[in-house]
Amino acid sequence: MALADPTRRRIVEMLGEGALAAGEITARFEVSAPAISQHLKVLKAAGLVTVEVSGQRRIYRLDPAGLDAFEAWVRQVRGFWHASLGRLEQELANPEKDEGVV
Amino acid sequence: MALADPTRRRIVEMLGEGALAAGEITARFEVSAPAISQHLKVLKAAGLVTVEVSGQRRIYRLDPAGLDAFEAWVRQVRGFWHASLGRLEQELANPEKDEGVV
DNA sequence: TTTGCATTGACTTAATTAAGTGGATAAAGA
DNA sequence: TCTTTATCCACTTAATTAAGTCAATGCAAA
Repeated sequence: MALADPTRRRIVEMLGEGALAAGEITARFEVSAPAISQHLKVLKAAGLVTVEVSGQRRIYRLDPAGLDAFEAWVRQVRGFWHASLGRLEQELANPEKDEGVV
Repeated sequence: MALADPTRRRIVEMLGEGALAAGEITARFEVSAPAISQHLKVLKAAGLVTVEVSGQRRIYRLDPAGLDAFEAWVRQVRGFWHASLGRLEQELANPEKDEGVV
């Protein structure tokens, strides 16, 4: 699950504030550049983010469609209309049948 | 010309002592890893070195055939049997018709 | 129960590709 | 003769791919 990892959730939160280049995301963490690159790959494969190539840079943005799908999943699983990453944390700590979601 | 650059000539000299991984070559210079990678690419395209992939490493070695061709070129240009990199330096400082060689 | 083994996932290191910069050189026109 | 313009070429930064480590998890056999 793309959002099962706390680092990836933090990336999604960051992108919620606005688009960022891969290097800007890396700078906000203490792990290596390849580690972030790999997380971004997972998020992209899950349809949660998009990339725009801008010269040497790769600009990452949240993908509204992917977030919609994610929100729908949260509604289904929890019965809430407004998902918070805090509650999601609880959910993910006790995974039942989350297969194939986002 | 692959051997026109002093960095590349130093790489060839180093490999004369024995095979080295790309990273070991990089460590012996003060330029970035991509810069060395690019030099190695030129040397490989010129047939002067070979690469062996060994797990995560790329082992670079002199290619005897390429060196033979180079030696033949030096003989032709200078009329000497034993080329020295020092004399080559002189030659390359005043290039006349070195096209297509090595 | 427990032991052993295969799988998964986040991470690192090694190396490269891609894109852009800056300096030197050469050719061409005023 | 200048000057300008174009082209190389070595280099850097940005980002990635590939390969391997390590710890946690799951699970089947003893």
